[in-house]
Amino acid sequence: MTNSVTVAASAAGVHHSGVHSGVEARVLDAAKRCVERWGMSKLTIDDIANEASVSRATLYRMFPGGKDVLFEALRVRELEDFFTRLAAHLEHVDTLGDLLVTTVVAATHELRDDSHLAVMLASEPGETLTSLTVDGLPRIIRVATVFLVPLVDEYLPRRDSARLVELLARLVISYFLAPSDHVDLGDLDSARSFLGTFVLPAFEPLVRP
Amino acid sequence: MTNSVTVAASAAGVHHSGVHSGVEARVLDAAKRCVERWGMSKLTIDDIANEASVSRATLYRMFPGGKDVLFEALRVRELEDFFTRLAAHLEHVDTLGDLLVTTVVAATHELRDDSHLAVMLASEPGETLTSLTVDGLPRIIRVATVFLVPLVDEYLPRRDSARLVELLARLVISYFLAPSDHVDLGDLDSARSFLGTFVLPAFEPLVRP
DNA sequence: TGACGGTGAGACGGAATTCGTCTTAGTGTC
DNA sequence: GACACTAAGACGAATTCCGTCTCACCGTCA
Repeated sequence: MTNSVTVAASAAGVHHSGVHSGVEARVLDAAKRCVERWGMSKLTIDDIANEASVSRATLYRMFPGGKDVLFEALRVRELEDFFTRLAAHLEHVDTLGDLLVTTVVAATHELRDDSHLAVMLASEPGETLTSLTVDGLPRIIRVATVFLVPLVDEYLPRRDSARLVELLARLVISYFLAPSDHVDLGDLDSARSFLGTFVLPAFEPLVRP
Repeated sequence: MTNSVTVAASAAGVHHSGVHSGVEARVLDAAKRCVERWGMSKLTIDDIANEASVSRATLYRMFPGGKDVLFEALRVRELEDFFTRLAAHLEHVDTLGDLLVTTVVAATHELRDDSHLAVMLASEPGETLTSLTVDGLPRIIRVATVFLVPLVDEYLPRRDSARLVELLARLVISYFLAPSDHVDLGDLDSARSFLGTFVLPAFEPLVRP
């Protein structure tokens, strides 16, 4: 396992030619269980291969680079799952304000209900926080942008949509990691009040007619 | 870590000359936490040393033989703690029947409330069961005998006390590991009925006047 | 003070594990 | 039969772990 500051490389190109018949998903699930059970430091490639009932060769063929790119792929998958679930909450909103509030509240609940994240924060705080802040935040914002900007585009010009989504992502993560005495972004009313005061006023004027 | 069928050696002589100032206890506690967190297979001597904030040298000086004798000492300590706590429940009994019932019920509760044991049974079933049955049972019975026979001696001749204590130990462990539909040795009435039917009759005739 | 026991830090060589690659053989599909 | 995919495991290199040893440090007690 490299100590490099993060691979960050394109584990986006993980999708293969063939019918990657769920083997990849099985490996990623196995990796998730393994890292929960043993933690990053104690985790070997063989552990994951055994847990997934897959040969080590297969694993290297699927994720050339070993643990680094495997967990990069896992993070990508988790992130996309996260926003897929999140987007499901955003079907029937019809104002910019509702969109913001629903997004923030649902995302906060997603985070709080994520038991894998909880285990990771407890057992590997350093690595996990890194992947939520300094190292991982850019990607989080990127994925959030891909998923959410189209929805915000209903109301705002593209440039402003991206700025807004980024702001929301940063706020949700910050208030999740360090809850405030004054705001609870998991609470509908509190979130509405907060966003109505500090966020909406800056963007409402830009809303398209 | 040896794969030998068990050291079983005298980790009884672990007590040292000096003031073993609680360092030993700190190491054992650390080992306990470590094996819960990472499991036996992933556990290194350095993990324990770090967790205990003790140098590896100290650890080897204290437990020459490494993990094997360290965990042997841990098992001994846990066992003695177990029976010390158990004996506290047996202060005010005044009949053989009460002694048996109280012992069995209290021991069963001790086992059920032992979260360390629960974690071990879940994460390392093989090793843990071994230490409760084939390999470890003789020692358990030995320690049980040391602690409990003096109490039973109030009522029975020494030879019979030892036989009774051994029987109780086997019963408690068996019913703990594989609960019965008919008997719950953690329940006062159930235990009283069970012991009164199957155990007491064999020993009551031997009670000293 | 100086001897002494207990400790932390870490160097050391050897053993064991893990890594990443590669080869081989097996399986199912077209 | 060609093809894609995989399990199994051999292999040497890299890394980790082990167990022992030395040395410096710090309290205690004579």
